[in-house]
Amino acid sequence: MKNREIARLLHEISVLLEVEGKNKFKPRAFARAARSVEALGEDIEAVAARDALTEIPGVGKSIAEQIQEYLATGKMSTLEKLRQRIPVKVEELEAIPGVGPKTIKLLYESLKITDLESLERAINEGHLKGLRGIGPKTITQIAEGIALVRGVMSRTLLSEALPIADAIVEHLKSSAPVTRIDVAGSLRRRKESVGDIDILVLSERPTDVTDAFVSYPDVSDVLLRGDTKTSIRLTNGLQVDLRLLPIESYGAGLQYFTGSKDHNVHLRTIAQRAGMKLNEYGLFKGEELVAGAEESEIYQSLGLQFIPPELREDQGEIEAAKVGRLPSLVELDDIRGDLHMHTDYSDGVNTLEEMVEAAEALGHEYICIADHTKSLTVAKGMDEEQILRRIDEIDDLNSSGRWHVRVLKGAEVDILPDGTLDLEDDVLYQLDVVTVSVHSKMQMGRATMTERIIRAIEHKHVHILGHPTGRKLFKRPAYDVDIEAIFEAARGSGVAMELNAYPERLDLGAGHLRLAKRMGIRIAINTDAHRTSELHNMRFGVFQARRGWLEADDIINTRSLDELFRFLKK
DNA sequence: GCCGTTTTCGGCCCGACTGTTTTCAGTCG
Repeated sequence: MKNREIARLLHEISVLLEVEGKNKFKPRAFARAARSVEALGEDIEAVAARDALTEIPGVGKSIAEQIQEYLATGKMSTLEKLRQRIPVKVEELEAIPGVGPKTIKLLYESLKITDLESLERAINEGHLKGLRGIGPKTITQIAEGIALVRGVMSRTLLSEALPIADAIVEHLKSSAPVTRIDVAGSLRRRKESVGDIDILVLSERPTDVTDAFVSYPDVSDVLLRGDTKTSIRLTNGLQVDLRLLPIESYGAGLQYFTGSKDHNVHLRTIAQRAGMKLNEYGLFKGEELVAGAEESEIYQSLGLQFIPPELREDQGEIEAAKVGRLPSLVELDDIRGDLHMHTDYSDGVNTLEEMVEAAEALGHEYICIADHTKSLTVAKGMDEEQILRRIDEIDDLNSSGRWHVRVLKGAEVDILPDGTLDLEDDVLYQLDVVTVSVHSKMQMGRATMTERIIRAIEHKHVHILGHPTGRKLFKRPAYDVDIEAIFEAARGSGVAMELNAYPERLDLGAGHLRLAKRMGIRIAINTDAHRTSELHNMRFGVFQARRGWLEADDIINTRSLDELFRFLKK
């Protein structure tokens, strides 16, 4: 998907326009479009193909043309021209905390600074001294910021950030009087990765909370400290913001700091049109506070259904809330089983019995053991003989009466490069659940890869396509594949798409899930656990499902075992 | 450049914090 790179380029245009300083609002328009493309999820090439780019919020005729030009030629002429006029490495300089377009403009125009290197040189040679608006503190801040940028600051996986946030919340609760405390920001929206952590607190003794916050054991730096806002950096580089809120504004603050930015801007315009004003202190009619203490009151007072945080991306949720059409999102409690996990028969760590015991402790009604097949030698894939032996073991285990959880017989069958399956049909037919996945030759071209996967899912005994795009966050892009064509084929043959809950996969993404839902495709949320502890990752799958607007009905492992078997019979 | 229950022009979210300022600009979220 080219969404992220297009978002980056649009953002660069926005900054360069601001550096140029001609029109105040044009940069904002590009910035908005950039965020919107990034939040899109659906492959932007697919959107372009059906001529629907201007349906993306913030994308009009002109920006749509830029995107189309880029998809056709790999270039955006607006950006090329801007770069010629202002040859500044925006992305590098902007990453320095405290440096924005105005500073970039100043540095470029007065000192011809274009990148980290020339900036560092200028600092060392003392050239920044005496620049208007740049004092000694700013120079120090920039110097430290350069080191920080070089230290590869990036986003943190949700699965890493969530426990850190929980630990800080526990620390604050145990060391200061706290009436209410919430984690807000993209973490509350359950984005697959987050840039920082936002914690909101209501307390009768706010100074004590701030003291406790800055003395959290893992703090490396206190970035700023004020009466209502304090920021720290942890030793791992992650930034955490603490906001102290007054009781009458707590809900408004929670709403505001949960975001997303575009969701909030949209809400504010709705408030404006209704003759009101919305900010982090509340919803106001003139001086009068209409709503503020509870988040739900804000939405109610604007004539909207309550919008779950996972949907707050300004991707149609506000329009849906206006007419009472928000989905009733799936919850972790709706999940009755897990259809994809490994044991020590292939590359898992734990034994069959250990996995069953752990699944039973989680309250699952059924699980499916889906070890790899023989061509995946690095994962000790099983051949037909081993699978048959495994089938007998599971039959024995189910009839032993030792467990309540029903164990289904399955395999994660490799899709070979030509689209055939890595297991003989007569063995395949003895399995309850057949998941097929690509694990090799991931670089093949779009058309070939699409055909390969379609051929596999059209096999009449296949039930689920595992990790459909193959992406790994921060590590590996998705296979180049026509996902819509695959969904089409899946609908035709009654195959479900997996939502792989592994925190660095979360494959499918939110946009693809929405597309699948619109097309009537069923989803299986599976952990792909390789050890007992990973069975807990189901929650990350559910978070992602919610971001994809999924309801319990869209998901096959929310069903009773009988209903599940009906689906599996096709 | 985008957008529309104020619709094809004329607006465009809003406040905290910091540093460098004698009253405010820039950044951030």
